[in-house]
Amino acid sequence: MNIFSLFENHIRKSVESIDLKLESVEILSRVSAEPPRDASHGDISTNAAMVLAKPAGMKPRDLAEKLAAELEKVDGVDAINIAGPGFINISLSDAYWQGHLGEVFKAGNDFGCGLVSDGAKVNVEYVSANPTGPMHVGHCRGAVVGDALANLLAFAGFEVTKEYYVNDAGGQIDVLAGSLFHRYREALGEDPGPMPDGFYPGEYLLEPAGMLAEEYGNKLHDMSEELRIKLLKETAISSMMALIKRDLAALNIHHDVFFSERDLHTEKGGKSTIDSMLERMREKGFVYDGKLPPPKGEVPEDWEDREQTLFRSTEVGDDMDRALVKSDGSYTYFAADVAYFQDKYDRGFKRMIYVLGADHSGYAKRLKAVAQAVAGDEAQLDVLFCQLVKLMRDGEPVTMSKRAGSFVTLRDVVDEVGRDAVRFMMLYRKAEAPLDFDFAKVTEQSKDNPVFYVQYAHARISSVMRQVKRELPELDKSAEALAKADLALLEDDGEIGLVRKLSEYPRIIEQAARADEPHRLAFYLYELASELHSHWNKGKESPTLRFINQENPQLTLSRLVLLRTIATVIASGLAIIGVDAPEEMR
RNA sequence: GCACCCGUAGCUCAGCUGGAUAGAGCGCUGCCCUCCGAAGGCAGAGGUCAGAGGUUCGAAUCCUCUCGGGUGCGCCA
Repeated sequence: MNIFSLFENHIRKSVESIDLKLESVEILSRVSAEPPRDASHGDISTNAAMVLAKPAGMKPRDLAEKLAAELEKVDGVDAINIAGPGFINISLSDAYWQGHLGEVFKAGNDFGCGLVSDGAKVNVEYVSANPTGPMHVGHCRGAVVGDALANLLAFAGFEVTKEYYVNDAGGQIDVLAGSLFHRYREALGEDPGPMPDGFYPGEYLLEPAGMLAEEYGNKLHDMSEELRIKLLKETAISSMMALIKRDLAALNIHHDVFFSERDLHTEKGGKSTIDSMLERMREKGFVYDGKLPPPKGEVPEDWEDREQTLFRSTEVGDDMDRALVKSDGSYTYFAADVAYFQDKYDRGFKRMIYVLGADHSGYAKRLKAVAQAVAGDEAQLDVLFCQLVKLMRDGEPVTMSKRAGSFVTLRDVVDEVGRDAVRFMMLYRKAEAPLDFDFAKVTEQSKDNPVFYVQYAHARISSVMRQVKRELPELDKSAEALAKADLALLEDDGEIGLVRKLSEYPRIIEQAARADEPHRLAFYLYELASELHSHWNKGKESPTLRFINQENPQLTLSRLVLLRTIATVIASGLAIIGVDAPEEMR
C-alpha cells in the first residue's frame, strides 16, 4: 500500500488516455510521483510533464494541463496545480487521508511489508570475524548494518539467509592452536616460558585451556602431533565461536548459517569442494598456470618471481589475476572464496550481499569478478562497505592499542551504552561515511540523542494510552471499537500531516531496500517522531488539540487510532533496526 | 604509482538514484509548563554544496580533470 506507486499508476493511465505519440514506452519509467519537499506544493508531485514533453513534442506546461485534466478525475484528488517548469502538484482531500489512516490502521504490523520482492532468495553475509578472539569494536558497525539490512530485506519481501563465514582454516588457526597449547601447559602447572611473539596472548584462552587440562590431564603430550593439533584446533574454534555468538547475542544478532571455511578444504571421496571448483573453473578457462607481475609501487624485499596457479579475474573486471595455490601447495584464501561463492550459488541464491569493513575495499572487484566467472549474469553480488568508527569520549578520540591493553571489545561498548543506542547510532549515518561514536552523547537522554528521541515518541504514545484509561474509563478502547472510530473527525492540519508522514513509510522501506541503505529508515523514524513531538506541543497551547478530550469521547477515540497507528509504525521500523520500542523511558 | 570511499551551515551529518527557495541536530539569540511525559516545542541568525569544465528543460546528485582527507594494494586471513 504505497500511495506514491499507486499514483504513478494513475499518472501512467492518464498518459495513455491522452494518447501521446511516444516512440517508446521506456521513458515512462522515469515518471515518478513523490512527496514534494515543500508542503505548500501539495501532497504528491510528479515530473511526468517535464519528462514526457520532449518525446511527445509538446511544451511541458501544455502537457501538464492535459494530464492535470485527467488526474482530476482520480478519486480523492482535491486540487491540482501546475508550477515551475511543469511540475504537476496534486492535493488530496482530507477525506482521502482519513480513509488512508483507516487502511494503515487495519494493516497494522503488515503496513509497508512485502512490496519489493515475492520471496526471492537473498544471502546476506556479515560479521564473519575471525574466530581468534572475542569481537572488538571494529566489528560492530558491519554487524549492525548487516543485520538491519537483512531485516529490512526480509520485511520488503525477500527470503533472507543471514550468514556468517567462519575463517577456521589457515595459518591463524595454527597460531591459535599453538597459543591454546601454551595456555594448556600453564594450566597443568608447567612453565612453557613467555607467550611467543605473534601468538594470541588474550585471557580468553584461559578458560578452554583449563577445560582441556581438566578433561585430558597431561594426555595431550602423549598424543601424536596430528591428533593433538586437531583437538587443539577444534577446542579453540568452538570456544572462540561461543564467545563470538555470545557477543552477537548481546547485540541481538542471530545468524541462520555459520559456514565453515574448513569444510571447503575437507576431502569427501578424495576431493574437496575447492578441488572440484577448480576443475569447473579450469574447464571454463578461468584457471591457468602463469606468473604474476610484481606489485606496483614498493616491491617487497622477499619478492620472488615464480610460476603458480592463477585465476583469470582480469577477464571479468578485476585489476589483476589472483593466486589460487600457495608456494607450499595449499590453497589461498581467495581459492576458498571462489568455492564459497560457488556453494552459495549452488544453494540457489540469485543475490549475495557481502557486508565488509572499509579495510577490505580492495576486495570488491575480485569478488565481483568471482561472481561473474561462476554465475555470469545469473546472480548478482553486491558488496556493502562500512567505514570506520571513531570512538570518542568527551570530544576526545579513544585511543586503541593492543600493546597498551586499552583494546576495546564490542562487549565493552554494548555494556556501557546499551544495545539500542549502539544499534541506532550505527545506522544513523550512511554506511560509506565515517562515523564518530561519542560515548557521552549516546547515553544522553535528550533530543541530542536520536535513539532517545524516537523511543520517547513511542513512550509518549503509550503514556496517552495509560492516561486515557484514567480520564475516560467508560470509553471502549478495544481494537474493535478503534476500528469503528469515525476518522472524519480528524481534521486538524497537524493530524492530517501525521497521516501524510505515515503514508511515506512503505516508500521509505522500498527505497531503502532497493538501495541497501537501512540508514534511511532511521532518519525517517526521526522525522516521524519529530512531527509527533511537534503536534503534541500544539496541544499545550490549544487544549482542543490534545489527544484526550473529555468532552468528546468519539474524537478521542479517533485520535487514539492515529496514535496507535503511529506507534505501530515506529515499532515496526525500530524492529527492523533492531531497537526496542519502550512503553516508558527510565 | 594504482584502486575504492569521503568533501554540504562554526561542529556532527541528511538530502528521497536528476527536480522547485539545499534541510536537521548541536552551538548561538529570543520565546512557550495551572495543561496527556518541558526527557519536549516555536521563532531567528548562519551556505560560492572543495574548485573548474561538461551533459539538459533542470546538477549537491551523472561524466572528466584538479585540490584536500581516509582506507587498501604479492602466496596473510
